Formats: sequence, C-alpha cells, structure tokens
Amino acid sequence: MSTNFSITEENYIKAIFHLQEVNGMVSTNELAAELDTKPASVTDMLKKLKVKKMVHYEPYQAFKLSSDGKKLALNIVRRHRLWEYFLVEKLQFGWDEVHELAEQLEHVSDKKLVDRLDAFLNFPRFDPHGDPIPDSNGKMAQQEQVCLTELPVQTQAEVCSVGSQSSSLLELLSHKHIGIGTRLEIKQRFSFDNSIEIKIKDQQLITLSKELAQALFVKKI
Amino acid sequence: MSTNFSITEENYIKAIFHLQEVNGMVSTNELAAELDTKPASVTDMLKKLKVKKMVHYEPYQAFKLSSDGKKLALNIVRRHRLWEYFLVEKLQFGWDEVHELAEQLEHVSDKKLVDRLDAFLNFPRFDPHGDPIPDSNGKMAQQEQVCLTELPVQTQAEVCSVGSQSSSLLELLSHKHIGIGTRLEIKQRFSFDNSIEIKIKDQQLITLSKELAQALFVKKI
DNA sequence: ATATATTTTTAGATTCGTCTAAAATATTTT
DNA sequence: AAAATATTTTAGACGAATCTAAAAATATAT
Ligand SMILES: [Mn+2]
Ligand SMILES: [Mn+2]
Ligand SMILES: [Mn+2]
Ligand SMILES: [Mn+2]
Repeated sequence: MSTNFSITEENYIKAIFHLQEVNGMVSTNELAAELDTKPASVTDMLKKLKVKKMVHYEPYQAFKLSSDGKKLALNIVRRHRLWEYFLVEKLQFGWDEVHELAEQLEHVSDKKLVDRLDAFLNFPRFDPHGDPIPDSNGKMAQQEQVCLTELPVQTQAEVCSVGSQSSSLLELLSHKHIGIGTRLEIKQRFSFDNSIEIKIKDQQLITLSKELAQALFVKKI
Repeated sequence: MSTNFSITEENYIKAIFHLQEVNGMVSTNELAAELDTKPASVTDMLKKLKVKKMVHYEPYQAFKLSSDGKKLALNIVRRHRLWEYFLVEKLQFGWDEVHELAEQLEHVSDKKLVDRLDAFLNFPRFDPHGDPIPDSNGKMAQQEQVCLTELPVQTQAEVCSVGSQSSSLLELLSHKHIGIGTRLEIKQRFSFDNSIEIKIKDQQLITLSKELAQALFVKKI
C-alpha cells in the first residue's frame, strides 16, 4: 500500500493539504511560497507526485491532493499534532516552542509508534494550538472554536487557538498576558477600527486591535 | 560550534564510534560492511568528515574519530538510547522492537528536547539492552555487566544485555524463555564444546551453546 | 625480491532535490 | 483582439550521496 515517501515529498503533501483547505485548489506559486522554494522546483515535484498518484495535476492548472494524498496528509498532520501534544504535556515545552520540533518528529513514520503514542497520551482530540488531531482512521473532531471577531458582546469564552505562530504575534500575546486557556469576556466593540475591549478575570479592561482579534480563536463557556 | 550534520554524516560518525571501541582504529572495508555500503562511498565520506574535522584520516590508513567527532558520536548514542528507553518504558514496546525506531528518532537533534526527555525519564543510566546512556556531558556509567562465559559455576546473575539484535538470536532466546531481567544460575560448564548448563528459577536445567553464551551479558546478584 | 592477493582510492555515471534563465502558456489590460 | 503582464514549465546545471569499474597502494606469499 503506502509506498515510501521521502521527507521532502511528505512536506510537499502536507503543504498542499493545508493550502487546499482554503480554496479547494492550489497554485504552483502559492505552494512555492509556502515551502520557501522556487516554482520550478514545485513543478518538478508535482510531476513526481502525479506519477505516485498523490495529486490531481495537469500542466498549467491548479491542482489538489488525490484521496490517497489526502489520507497521507492526514497521517502526517496526526503525527505532527500528537508530537506537539506530547512535547507540551509530557516534556513541559511551551505551546509556542513545539512547532519546529514537531516538523522533524512528524517524519518518523511508524504506525505502531504513532498509535502507541496516541494511547500513551490518552487519545487527545486537540493539539496545544487548539487544532484537531486526526485519529488513526484520519477522522478529526469538529473544531468548536470561533474567531474572536464573531463573538457577540458579553459572551464569555476561553482562548483555544491562534491563527499564526509568528513571533510578533506571540510577543504581543505574552505582553497582554493572553495564552491558550485564558478566559475572557467581550465587553465592547468599536466599529470605527473594529477593535474590541475584553476583560480577563481580575484584570483591567484590555483593548485588542482588529488584527489581533482576527488571530484569536476561542470556545464559548 | 557544532555545525549541522546530515543524517548520513551522523550515521557514519556513529558507526565509526562503535567500530573503534573494538580495535581503536577502523578500516574502510570494515566501515563499508557496517553501513551496508561500498568502500568507494566510505572514502568519499571520509574526505568530507576530515574537512569537517570529525576524523583523523590519511589516505590508505586506518582512521578514528577526532575528539569533536567522539563528542558528537556520544550525543547521537545518547539520543538513540534515550529514545529506546522511552519506547520500552512509556510506550510498552518490547526491547527487541525498538532499535529501528531509535535509528530514526536519534536524528532529531535538539539539545533542549533531549535533555527534557532525559529528565522526563528520570535520567536513566542504562537502555533496555543494558547499554549505558551518556549524560548531557557525554559521560556514561561503567557497565558492570560481564559475559556469561566469564562467570564461574554456581554464580547467580541477571541477564542485562545481548551481544547482537539479530532475529535469529532473538528467536532462540524467546524459545528458551530468556530475556532481559531473567535470573539464572550457572550449574556446569563443559569443556568439550564450551557449552553451559544453567538453571532459571522454577524451571529445568537448560543447555546453552558456546555461541549463545557469548551473546549473553549478565550482572551478578 | 617478485609475484599475487587484498585493500583503498579515483574516475565517471546516476538519482534526488534544488536552482537560474529562458521559453511557453494563461490572464489582464487597453 | 492585441499587447502587456503574470504564471508555469522546460532546459540545463549543481551538490549530496550513492554506485561500478579500473587504477593505485599496501600486505602477503613464494
Ligand atoms: Mn505545528
Ligand atoms: Mn499545532
Ligand atoms: Mn539500538
Ligand atoms: Mn540499545
């Protein structure tokens, strides 16, 4: 069944998977940007992945993963998120330090290892960033999280995920003492600049810019 | 400091380390056999490792690791054995199934990860095969184990390591119900064929061939 | 000391993943 | 519909790691 894939091939497949979640289809330039490589390299790899039946690709057209490709992608995402969970829960890493390590660990692909790790961790359904972890069949829980911008005034919610892992975002969040698990209440919205005022328990009111609010995902409580 | 090394370079360095433990020096053919590659490839890599100052090598002569090379080798061995311990202790793998997985995990090289894993496991000093785990400074505990062939009659001992991980050895051991941790007593030695008779608690006497005894390492109890 | 055998290195080719520069195709503007 | 622009693919080269076949050096045997 699943022939062996190189680390490079796995990285391409995972990147296509994430990009196609947005538009359904992916372009060569988009993928090159995502992988920090050149369009010419992407074309080469697409031809290879097509031979291996992992993508639906025709020259000069947008492409997407085949069902086999999607299956493999979900498996890679599973490994990535399980290792992230492991690093945070068992090795006491911060949720902002684990992504790069998981990028490496995700390529150790042994079904038994991954399933045992899953069991050891008690089958977690979400990773430390609030993203759902596919189970061994590739199914993932529905993400019950909502963007802060979509939440009505006076609602209480808990931060469960962030929209990016840029260090500039992380810097701002730590400055405002906001992290995964922080509970807050929406106090007021300002239509002029789409900023939001929130209150964290036992703290003063805080203002969040539109940009920041868009990067925060919460679940209602 | 430690420039980045490819997985391939790490594998060469680790293999040289293990081979030079025997004779002090390593030959091209020996290393090629160990890595299941061709002597020509070994020569190429030796030139590269020499430039990186990891080996003391002159054409046509036996070679060995530099002190930097040894340091890196100990680090790789540390990662390998910590992961083996993790897989057995936390993920319930058998000690005979973990080597191949550790071969992959050992190349995820992040100091913080390795040190945290070490702490999480409570700083184990020996891996599941009885081999000592280097600490974060590269120091390893003295191995107090002895080969079964060197043990006098009537001594009691506990199996703590095996000399190889070939499946033929593992098959024989499981047939005779011998594993890491098995306690036994030497009952008699036969000089004709150097076979040994041992007794395992609550079992009959068992005969071990010279070859098998040479592959078993124990510590006295 | 010469011949033979073994070990090691070199030369040249191959595969994978990448790149640059140029050509081909598609899209947008006028 | 032509021209201008943007996107994508091809052609050709390169570094890493490997291989085979042949040459060079070393070790062994006579
Ligand atoms: Mn991640
Ligand atoms: Mn994540
Ligand atoms: Mn091992
Ligand atoms: Mn071991």
